[in-house]
Amino acid sequence: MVISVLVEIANKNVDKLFDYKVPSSLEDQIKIGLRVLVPFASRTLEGFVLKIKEKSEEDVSLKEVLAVLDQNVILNDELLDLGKWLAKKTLSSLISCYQVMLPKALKAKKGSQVSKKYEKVYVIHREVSCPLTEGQKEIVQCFEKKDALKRGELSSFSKARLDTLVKKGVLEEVLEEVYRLQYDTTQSYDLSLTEEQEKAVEEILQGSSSCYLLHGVTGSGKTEVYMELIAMALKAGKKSIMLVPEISLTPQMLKRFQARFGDRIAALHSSLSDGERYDEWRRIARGEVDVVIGARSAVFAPLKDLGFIILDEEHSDSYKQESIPRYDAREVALKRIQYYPKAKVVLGSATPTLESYARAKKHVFQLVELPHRVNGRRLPTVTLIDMNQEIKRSKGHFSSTLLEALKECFEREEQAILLLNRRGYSTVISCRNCGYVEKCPHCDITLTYHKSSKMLRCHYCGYGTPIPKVCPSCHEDSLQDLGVGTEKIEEELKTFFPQARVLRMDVDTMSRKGAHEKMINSFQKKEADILLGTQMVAKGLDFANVTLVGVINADTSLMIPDFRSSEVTFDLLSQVAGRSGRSEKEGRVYFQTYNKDHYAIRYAKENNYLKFYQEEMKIRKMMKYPPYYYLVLCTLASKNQEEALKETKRCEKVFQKYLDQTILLGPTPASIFKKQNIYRYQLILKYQYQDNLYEVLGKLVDYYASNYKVKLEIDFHPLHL
DNA sequence: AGCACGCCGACT
DNA sequence: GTCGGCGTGCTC
Repeated sequence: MVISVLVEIANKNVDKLFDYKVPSSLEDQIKIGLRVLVPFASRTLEGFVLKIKEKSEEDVSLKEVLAVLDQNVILNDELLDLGKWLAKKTLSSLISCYQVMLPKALKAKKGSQVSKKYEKVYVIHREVSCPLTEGQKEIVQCFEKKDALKRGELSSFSKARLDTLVKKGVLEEVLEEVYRLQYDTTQSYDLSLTEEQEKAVEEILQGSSSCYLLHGVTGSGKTEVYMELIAMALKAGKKSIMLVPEISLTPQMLKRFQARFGDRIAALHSSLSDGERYDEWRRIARGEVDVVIGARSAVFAPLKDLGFIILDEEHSDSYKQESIPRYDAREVALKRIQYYPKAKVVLGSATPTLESYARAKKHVFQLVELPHRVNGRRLPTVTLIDMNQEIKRSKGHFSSTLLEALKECFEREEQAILLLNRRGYSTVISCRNCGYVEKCPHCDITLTYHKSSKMLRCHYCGYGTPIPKVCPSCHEDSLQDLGVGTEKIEEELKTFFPQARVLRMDVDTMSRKGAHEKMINSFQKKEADILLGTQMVAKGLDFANVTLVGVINADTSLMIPDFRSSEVTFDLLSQVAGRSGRSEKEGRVYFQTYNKDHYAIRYAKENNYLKFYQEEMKIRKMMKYPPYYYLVLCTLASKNQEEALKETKRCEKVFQKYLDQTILLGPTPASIFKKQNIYRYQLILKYQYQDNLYEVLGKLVDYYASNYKVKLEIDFHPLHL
């Protein structure tokens, strides 16, 4: 027998099949999709069996397989195909695509071996009859109802007493594989759906499309819809995957699903140990699980008979993997369901990506709407506070209006959430007087401040201009870089409200494991009056007693030097506003802003997604950005700066010559120009149709795979340029 | 990727 | 005379 093996080295040069002879002693263990140990260039490597060449003429020069590492197939037919598709789509090595699908324990990568956990179990042999002492009969009685008992269930008996029975052959010691995680199955749940939710469920179940965009306002109860869909699929024997952003994968959310689906769920979250993750993966592969909940990589969960793949908060950038292979879980989901007849993808969000909404409008996806909050609750009223006016009389970062609202909130003994928008900081120069920010005339993105050269530069196209002495808009000498931390805001809060109990939630206070959950529980129990934090306070949290939400600086994210800055701002403000007034108490929301007329701010205030969509689409069309154009980001990296730039220019030449329908931007220094002494330059490709794109890029990737000086990385549909 | 092979400069 | 630098090429 001869087999073709894909070895563990994630390099394009060895990303091909190597043939090995199988010693006859191992022949009957070999299956496609499991791991073997093989000799490879004077060392030993792991690899996946991808082909069995039964009838192949035995080449004497072939080396022999050393060992078979698995009993069961790791990569089933569907995953084998999916990996090949993914490798083509992302121009990554095939092995990296298989590795990304698997838990660490199964990656076919050395030093990642996690073992199964075993527990000692005693099995009774009833057919053995021999005289027993009273004490021994006592033990045997425990086996009345079950043939096998775990050591833990026999803990009242000493090891010595059990040993005598084993010696007599009445009992047998067996090692049984156990899973490291146990699920609580005693929760109860409420089944009732609103009429609107019911209708959404029907539309998705009855619809003929394979992908649905569930557009539901914050608090419209999308999760109930998801659970009902999963339950309906289950009735038809179909299993489902529920994807959520890592940050939303809270114990509260898991409890809701456990209450509904009991221990037939598996949760793949980041705080699992390698062993726990391995156990969960095996439960799924063995068909012991009906519902998988997890972040991005759970889209590869080895469920068979898929019914639904649901992506909650589909606009979340956590669905795009930022390392190789740079896949988008939404695309993988759409690919996976093709393998299963009648399976469907559901994308849910209050603020869908323009890409998804545009596809819904073109009927590529079917649009399903949940326009109202459950139980007739109103969306909170949003007030814009014009900081251009307030700056003159406000102290620090708080307007008098927001301070007054906070005071009233505390008097009613209700709680407040304060958001400090930290996106788009540090490298942006803006006018403290009027909020003016300089933009690139060619790319419509914020210019980045370069300290060394005292220039403002566009990192898409390279356009540069010196920093103006005075603000070009209001002519005041008040241009400065932004920058304030949550500590500073907390300090200010203390001076205004010395009695208020503030919980500060940011990257610093979140570093310890479980800190996030602890803080949320504490706030839920009303142990604090204010939850102050960065983006993470905006997402998915549900506190009944929160009636006030304040955004300290609604517009810093407008200044992110990225064409999605308006979309990011609209999303963030819509999401954070949705945290207020989620129970019977009415909610109030305040946005402090220097740009009260900006459409992203205005439509977030009005909670008008459609208007925002229309306005933003006009700009995307005009500036030739997605969803009208596709983007590819090519980054060339080298220790040698000149070499990196030289190669980037060479790539540019190649693109100019062969990609005739593509717009080229750059070369420009990458957004992180120098990282760990590696210099990076980038080229941006914009195109609508380019039939030879993959061919040209593929050739370049292969070329640079064997160039040890310069590396080429390609990111299709990048989130950040 | 990582290891062997191979061809040029400073040491016991 | 040799040790070791790293560029090149191959791995079933």
